Amino acid sequence: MSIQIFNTLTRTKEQLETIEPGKVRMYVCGPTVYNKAHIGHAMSALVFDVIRRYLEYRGFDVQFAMNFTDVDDKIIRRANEMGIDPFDLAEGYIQDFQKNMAELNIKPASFNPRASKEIDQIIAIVQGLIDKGAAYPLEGDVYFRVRNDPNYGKLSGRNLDDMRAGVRKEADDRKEDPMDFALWKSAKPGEPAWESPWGPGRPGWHIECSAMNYHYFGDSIDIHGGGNDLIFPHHENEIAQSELFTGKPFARYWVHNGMLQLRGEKMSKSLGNIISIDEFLTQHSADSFRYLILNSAYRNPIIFNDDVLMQAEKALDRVRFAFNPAVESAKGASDSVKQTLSEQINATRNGFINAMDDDFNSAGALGNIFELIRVINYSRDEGATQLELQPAQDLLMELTNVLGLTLADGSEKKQMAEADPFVQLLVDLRLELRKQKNWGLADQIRNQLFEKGVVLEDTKDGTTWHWDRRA
RNA sequence: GGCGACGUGGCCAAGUGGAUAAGGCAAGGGUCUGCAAAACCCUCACCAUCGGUUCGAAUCCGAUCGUCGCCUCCA
Repeated sequence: MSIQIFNTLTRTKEQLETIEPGKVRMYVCGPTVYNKAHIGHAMSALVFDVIRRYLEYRGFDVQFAMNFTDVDDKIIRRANEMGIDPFDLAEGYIQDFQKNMAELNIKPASFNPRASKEIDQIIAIVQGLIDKGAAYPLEGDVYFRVRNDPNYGKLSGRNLDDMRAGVRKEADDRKEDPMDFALWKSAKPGEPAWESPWGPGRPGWHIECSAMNYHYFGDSIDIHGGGNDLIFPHHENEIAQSELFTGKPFARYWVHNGMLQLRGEKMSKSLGNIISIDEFLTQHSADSFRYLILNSAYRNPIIFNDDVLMQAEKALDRVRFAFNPAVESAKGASDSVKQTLSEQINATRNGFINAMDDDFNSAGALGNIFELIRVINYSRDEGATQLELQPAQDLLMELTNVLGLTLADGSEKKQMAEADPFVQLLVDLRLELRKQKNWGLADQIRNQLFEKGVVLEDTKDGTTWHWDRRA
């Protein structure tokens, strides 16, 4: 039994063998904080949260780093437009982002390095690359010399000559090769800048990730993650910089999530089809988004629309229902039912692990969970006692926890809480009417509560009710 | 133009060579219920098309059609 993980570098599933047994060093590219985080960021964060949680479940000590790019052209431009300090702008969005992550039940990273705090490290690496002939200063900038790197293109499967066709002709002619990318950018007046051997400036985008990795993890890490839109050029460049600097392999496994599809296309600012995490959460639960991610393969694009979100909410209702206790009149299940239950517990535990071991096949894992749910509900109907149900529900709790589902009732319940005693009053009153077989009035109460978003369910042991916005 | 991914039932989506193609949502029938709701039981797929490899293919190969991503900042 071992974990298989798809490595973009080799385009195959490989057995996970970490540098240090039992320990995983994992780095995921975080956001550039110049705006509110959107649900595409959320997808990426959720994918790697699930991977991290599962690795921990399997006994690994996971050292998890996610950076913030807090020095960047876009941040500077936006701050100038707003007339505020770029670092204040960045700080605000970092706070926002971390609030969003908490709302989505994403575990905090072990480290959240920031580009602006790694300048010494960045300068040291840039200088090291210059010393090795891998980079060259040019009028206050420093560029990476792609032609010097025989391995350039190994992650994205491109070669420099193929790419040249796509390069814009009006590109900067000062560079030795159009594909050479900036490690250090000279500052214009009024821009944030740090002193460097090449004059005042700031780091390029790619170098910061190399520097932060080196700072926190040393020469090599186990897993490097990010969206598949980062494969080229960002991750390609990270590899080039880090490996030429250290002379060692940078990351063992490159893991990339697919893009969120909104109306059949990628969400992006130029298309104007952005949904922020804040906006999403005013309409839907965090669990529903997580379910969407879990119910598909992380490497594929995910379809996002109201339909699939509704389906997710309904599916989650089913999961929550399975935690309902045994009925009060339960007399104990038959031997065959008890056997079915105990067999399903084993089957689900094994099935879950087999699925997740296979490149984090969370959709397969969910399938196993729903089979357990079916058997739990069946056993309850067949008269299983709480004692008999408990082990199965414990496993259900354990596995949904690994996937990071909170199974909370949703925020509407909290908002409605103050109305709860009055609802209960009506429910109790209706129970009396039902005892008197006054069906007309009883139904009237049920229907009118339904219109107010309260769903009643009569059972042998009384009436239960819950808020349901969709009602 | 170059590189890559994908196309499984009404919808979402596992499965990537072998016996009946997971699971969820929706739908239809039934049990239960005063009636509902929920739950439970039952039903519902020749895996884009065509050709090839194989004893055997959704799964491998080729072609065609379609969708998407990257090649510029992007999770």
